[in-house]
Amino acid sequence: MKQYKFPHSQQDLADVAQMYKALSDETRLRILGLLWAKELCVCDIMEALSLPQSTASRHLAYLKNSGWVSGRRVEKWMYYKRNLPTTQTKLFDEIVNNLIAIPRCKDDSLVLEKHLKKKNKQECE
Amino acid sequence: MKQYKFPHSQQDLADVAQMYKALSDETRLRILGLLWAKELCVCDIMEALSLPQSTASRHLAYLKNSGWVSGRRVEKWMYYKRNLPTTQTKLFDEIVNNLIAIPRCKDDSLVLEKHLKKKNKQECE
DNA sequence: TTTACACATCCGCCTATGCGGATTAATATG
DNA sequence: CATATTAATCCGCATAGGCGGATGTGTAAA
Repeated sequence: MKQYKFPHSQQDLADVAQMYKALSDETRLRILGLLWAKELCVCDIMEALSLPQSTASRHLAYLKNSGWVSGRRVEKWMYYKRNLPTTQTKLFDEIVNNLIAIPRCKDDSLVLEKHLKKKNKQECE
Repeated sequence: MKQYKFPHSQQDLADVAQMYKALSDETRLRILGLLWAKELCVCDIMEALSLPQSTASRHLAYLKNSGWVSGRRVEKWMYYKRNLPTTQTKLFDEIVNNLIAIPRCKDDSLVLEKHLKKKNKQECE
């Protein structure tokens, strides 16, 4: 996949096309919707969206290469979070506002919260 | 290609993904950039962007099916123009503002203007 | 009705990319 | 070092979609 420079500098046409391509897949949109609220590890995303591990991982790699998110390792876990653009901020705000208003994404967030609560409870036991 | 409902009503996730997919190709972005300023026929777009006829026509069909543009026949010519969204207008404004600020698209507009002037002159002779 | 023009569509070809199971790699833990 | 956990990558497969020349279609003029 061709690398794309996330808007930290002036974009050319290929960068813009690549940015939209990252948004052209339903699963990636759902992942972005979740990551916009908080940093998550791969297994949380798998659970919340009922995705096979390889699918979750693949799309996260795509989003990372597209500049949308970045990941950091914490012991065994990879935590991903959204990147903040330094230019075209209004465009990105609009894209994200539109995204998180989609019913499917709202549902996903609810499932995620339920999952996170259950996980915490288990860890307490 | 799967049809997409342009934002005249509430969108679901598949519609949004499809909308971004239409924006994920450089040639389509360039065509959209030209059509945002004025209604054009296929041959103008071919000339301005130096595209083979089948390529121009194919991308215009894609944009039409995606709801971004609409076309009308005037005698032998097909004129295409942008569609106006009735919802998510801020998002669309930002997308287009970002698009027409891209250097490549500005260049395209200049080439188009030159072409249109020459065409008029020829028609006068 | 023939011809010319503008455009849409078809065609074969090729690359990108989606999928999810299987494998590999990295990191604890015993 | 063996094992478990977590995630990345590999694999074969299938579909989407890009390209541009060739062909078909609609319209107008001769």
